[in-house]
Amino acid sequence: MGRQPCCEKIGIKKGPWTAEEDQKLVTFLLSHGHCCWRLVPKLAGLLRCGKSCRLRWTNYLRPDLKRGLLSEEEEALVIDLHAQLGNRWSKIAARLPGRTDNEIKNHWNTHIKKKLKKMGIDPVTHGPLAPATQPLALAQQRDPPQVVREEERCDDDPSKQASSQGLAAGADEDDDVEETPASAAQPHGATTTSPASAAAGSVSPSCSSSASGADADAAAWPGPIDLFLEVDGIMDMDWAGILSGCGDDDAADISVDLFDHYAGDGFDEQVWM
DNA sequence: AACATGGTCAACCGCAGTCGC
DNA sequence: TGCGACTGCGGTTGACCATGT
Repeated sequence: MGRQPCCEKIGIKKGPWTAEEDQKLVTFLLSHGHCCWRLVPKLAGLLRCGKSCRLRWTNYLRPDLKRGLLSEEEEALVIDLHAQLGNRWSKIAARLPGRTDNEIKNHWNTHIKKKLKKMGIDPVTHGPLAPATQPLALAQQRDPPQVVREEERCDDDPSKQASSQGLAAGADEDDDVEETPASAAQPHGATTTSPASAAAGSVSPSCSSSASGADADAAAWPGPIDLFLEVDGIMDMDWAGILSGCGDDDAADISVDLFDHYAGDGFDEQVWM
């Protein structure tokens, strides 16, 4: 069935977001939450498609995001989780509070892959590289590859185990799984030096109905953001009221200074702008 | 100083999954 | 039950920046 485009392409702006757009979006989402992303740009007065707004929010504007490079611990956790989950970046991100799937994916492709190759580890299989390309000394130094772990974890849906990318598959129970020791050992917000993390460092105010992994993680992960946001309130706002007045251009009436929310709670407007 | 090359990361695209009618 | 709408995810692209020549 031919799908309709996610938004009318005409008049939709693409490319980098401006500070003004960011502020409009954050202001809107913090004061009204999102009921359906398609309406968000309209109500927020943005010439973007809902998808773009969602991406911008989840990858960049969410108050709980950490900024900056992944710490050693986070990196190690990513490698470990990748060995278990493969390229399921959203699942991996769910175990790394304050990190987005996009961020982790980028970091994997640009840093970790290289690092692993240098160490003689195949970033795809997490086993030793093929002899032709493997630096012998490094390979000998290396602990046994995490393939063992993958085998241990092959107790779930076998259909998942043959990932099209030949990745370590078979660990798809993660949605319900208890906090792993690895993630439990990860002190949220404790590993970054980013100034933003001081202000962020916790629960996402986003709580889409389907509770993304990150959100689910956040839900079980109370943090200081509770102090500056009534987290649930964000998404529990009176959408009916908003929508009833949703005569297209009502967004202009939204005039909440989002930074007022954060005054005194360590939130630094400069970090955002 | 100017240009070329490589690295990084934000953003886009298209598919898959889920939900409601 | 099937169809359409919507969201979320992963792969990919392209602009920008840093470094090397």
